[in-house]
Amino acid sequence: MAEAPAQDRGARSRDAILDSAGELMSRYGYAATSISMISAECGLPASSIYWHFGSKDGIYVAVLERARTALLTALPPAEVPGADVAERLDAFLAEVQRAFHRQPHGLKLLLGLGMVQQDASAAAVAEVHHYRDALVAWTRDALSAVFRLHDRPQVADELARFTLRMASGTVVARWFDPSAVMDTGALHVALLALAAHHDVLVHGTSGEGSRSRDVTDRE
Amino acid sequence: MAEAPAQDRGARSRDAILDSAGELMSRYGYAATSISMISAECGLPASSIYWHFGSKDGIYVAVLERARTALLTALPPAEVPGADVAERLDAFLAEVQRAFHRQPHGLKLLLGLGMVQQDASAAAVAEVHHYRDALVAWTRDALSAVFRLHDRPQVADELARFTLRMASGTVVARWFDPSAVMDTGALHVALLALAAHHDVLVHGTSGEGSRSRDVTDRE
DNA sequence: GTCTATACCAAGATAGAC
DNA sequence: GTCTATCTTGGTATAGAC
Repeated sequence: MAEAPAQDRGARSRDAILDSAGELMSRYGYAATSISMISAECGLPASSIYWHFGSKDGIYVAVLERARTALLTALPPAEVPGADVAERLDAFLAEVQRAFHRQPHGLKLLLGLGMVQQDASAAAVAEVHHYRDALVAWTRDALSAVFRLHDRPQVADELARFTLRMASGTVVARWFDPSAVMDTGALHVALLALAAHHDVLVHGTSGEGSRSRDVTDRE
Repeated sequence: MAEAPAQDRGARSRDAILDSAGELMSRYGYAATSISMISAECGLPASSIYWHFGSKDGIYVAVLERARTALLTALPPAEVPGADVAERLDAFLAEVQRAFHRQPHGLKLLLGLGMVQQDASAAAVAEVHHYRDALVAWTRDALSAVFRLHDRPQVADELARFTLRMASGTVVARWFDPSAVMDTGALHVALLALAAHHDVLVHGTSGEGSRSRDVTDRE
């Protein structure tokens, strides 16, 4: 077809705009990112940006949507391999850490833009919640598989909430100290203890302390 | 004296401006809060705001500074009462929760504005870090007292980091779901387990977690 | 210290040629 | 789909009377 290249160019421009916008918005936040900054970053004029997305809010929604699908396709398995709890928990935490490490803006976007909800459009608010809900669901399902919690949904919920708050807190810590990383070692210990506290069977390793099962303690 | 009332009026205006600015900035973020919004909220004209603070950045620094001193004077005791670890930990967590509950904007400010560091002035960045450092120090000292960690500073650091990330994560959770609160129960279990994991003596009490405390692992 | 009025500029957004 | 040029609004910030 003769029009394929044209469509291609448009699609690539669209991606370039989203790349620039995502980078800038995750860095400076939505309000502090201007169309001209995006234009300067990606090389296309402001009017092209408006042609693709219609409004600043439209860019915001598209950026979030792309970040969400990228994150979720990077987190395929809700079922976690491993014979016992400790092994599955390690696999889960490794997955979390890898996703965390490979999605530098995704989470900052969710956090930084989530704050702005109050003045954002309905579509933007919906997309933020969609993103958040997907993360919650994945975490709950994965932890449910790790600890075999199919009959204890409220426990799975608590563990997921705990894990996500830890992850959010780490994102926050990273903008004070960019070298901060997820402390999966501490999270491992904490999740085992929480599970044991709710009388979840954590067979195999000795009790919930499980010092034998160290992940990658950095020091 | 005849000038006292004038000084008073100025001081009260200054406070009113800071109240409005703090409220708006913790809600919408620094960039999305305009001088006219602050002016409308507190009733004083924009020029008065500039007379008091010189620039938008000046307001930002003053707001942060006031939030920091307010929070820190609300957290007086670095030493925590209690005969055993579980009791002191409960006292500590109660203190954290009370501070969390009574400082609705303080932490949101620190988080929301912390993100904006990249484009903020040097004074603003310094104030944000000052605030953050004060929080870290208080938490570390308090936990050090709870667990008697004077000779294990790196363990105190890890516990403090864990606690603060949990608190930050809860602040984030609150702007998705305003009814979210600090889960001090889970934090209690997790901190005890982390301390035990580092071979910190957590003698005998069964805390609130009945069965969470029976592992006095030896190395 | 507080007000009215205003300078100045960058923001978001659009028009219309190509 | 992309460009140049432009409109409008609202932003930060200041001048100067009171």
